[in-house]
Amino acid sequence: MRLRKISGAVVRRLPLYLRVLEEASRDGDKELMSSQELGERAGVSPALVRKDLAWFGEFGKQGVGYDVNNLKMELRRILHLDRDIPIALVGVGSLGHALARYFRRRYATDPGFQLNIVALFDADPAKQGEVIDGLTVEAPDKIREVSRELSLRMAIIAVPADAAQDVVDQCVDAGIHLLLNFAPVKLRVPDGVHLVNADLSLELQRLAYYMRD
Amino acid sequence: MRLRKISGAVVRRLPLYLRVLEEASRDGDKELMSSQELGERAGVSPALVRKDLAWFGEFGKQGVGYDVNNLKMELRRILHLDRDIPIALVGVGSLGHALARYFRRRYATDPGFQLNIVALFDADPAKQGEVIDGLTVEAPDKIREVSRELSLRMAIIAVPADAAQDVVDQCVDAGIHLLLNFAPVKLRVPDGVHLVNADLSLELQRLAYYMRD
DNA sequence: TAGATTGTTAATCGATTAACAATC
DNA sequence: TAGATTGTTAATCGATTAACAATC
Repeated sequence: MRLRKISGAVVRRLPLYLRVLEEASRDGDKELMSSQELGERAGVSPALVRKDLAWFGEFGKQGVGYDVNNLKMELRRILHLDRDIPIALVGVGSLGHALARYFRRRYATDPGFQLNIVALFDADPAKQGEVIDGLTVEAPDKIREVSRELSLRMAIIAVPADAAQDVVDQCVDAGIHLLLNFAPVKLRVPDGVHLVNADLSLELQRLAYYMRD
Repeated sequence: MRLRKISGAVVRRLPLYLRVLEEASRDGDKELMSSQELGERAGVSPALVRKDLAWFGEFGKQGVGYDVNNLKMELRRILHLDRDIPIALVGVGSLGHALARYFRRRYATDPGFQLNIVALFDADPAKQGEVIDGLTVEAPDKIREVSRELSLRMAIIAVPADAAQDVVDQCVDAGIHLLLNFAPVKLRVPDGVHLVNADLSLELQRLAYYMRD
């Protein structure tokens, strides 16, 4: 099922669909949903919803639609969200600290939330040993060791720009191949490592283009 | 110059080019840069660099390349980054608080950084009156008034999901038409209002798709 | 001048939409 | 059965790349 490679555009929409289904499921809206409605709620055309899902199997019933609960489970499986995902967070400055608190709170309170930050790292010796929300901040040279212990494969990078490439290299070295980067810098990663940039300044700058005078 | 409408894909790359030029300019690398090098540093093909820039004018010299300083200024102008942009931040929870500190520090220390958070809002009465980095947290019903005083046109939304739509409506009502949203929810905005989503959970979920077993 | 690189047009590639037979 | 909606193919649309004349 992972034979043909799926385009990034398709993958980007899957979590959107999943969210719509989670909401419908939680609110008990209905047990069935058409591509029409799923599309409306996700901000995507019905045809595209059907085409996206068809890459992974035949989940719907003609004349009926999709079973909300079933499709939710399928999407969770496809996205590997059918079990918890342990995550490392590197860089516990104000942004990293806030991200740690935000995601850990969400994990603790939202039963359908599988993203679990389980390790914190920071190069600042003054921060090492500090306990944040039950987690002790470690030195970055412990990444490899901790990564092995906890089977880490995903990390959030929230360090300053000039430290980011080193941290990424260490993560990759430790077998972590899924990276969400907040540092405002272009990072190089080897094949097989997936890097997503969450560069907030860049987003604001592109918004500025549309400014009315 | 803003007659033909430029695609979002093009606009998204402009801040990337700008960053490369700022770095080259700061490091004094060189005064001229070819589309080849600019592309390499930005992670884009040379042909695309030239095509993107050509939408806005003829900035290069055949056989020579682009003048780093000149192109930097042009891009700043195009992106409306040739002057400071005052920004409101709504929602001073842990994430909003961190964002405020991060951007305000960056504005204060980085001379080429034009994004200036100048107003904070939060619905929690316990937070109102609190001073963060020199800014007093106000009630959201002050958005319109403060917006007029400070000529705000851009806002960062860092409130809980269930409050986000209301806040956005208030912002739009106050003439703010550029929005960066962190709440994990699909928001509706009228025509002419530009909304960029920075949904961090969604990004992590899509990364999870690529997880190796 | 000779070499290099732009700006631009044509070709290619990929993603989205439209349409409809299959079928629940 | 009749009505509805899927899964899929063909048509369209848009974005990227290749190529090259213009020219610094």
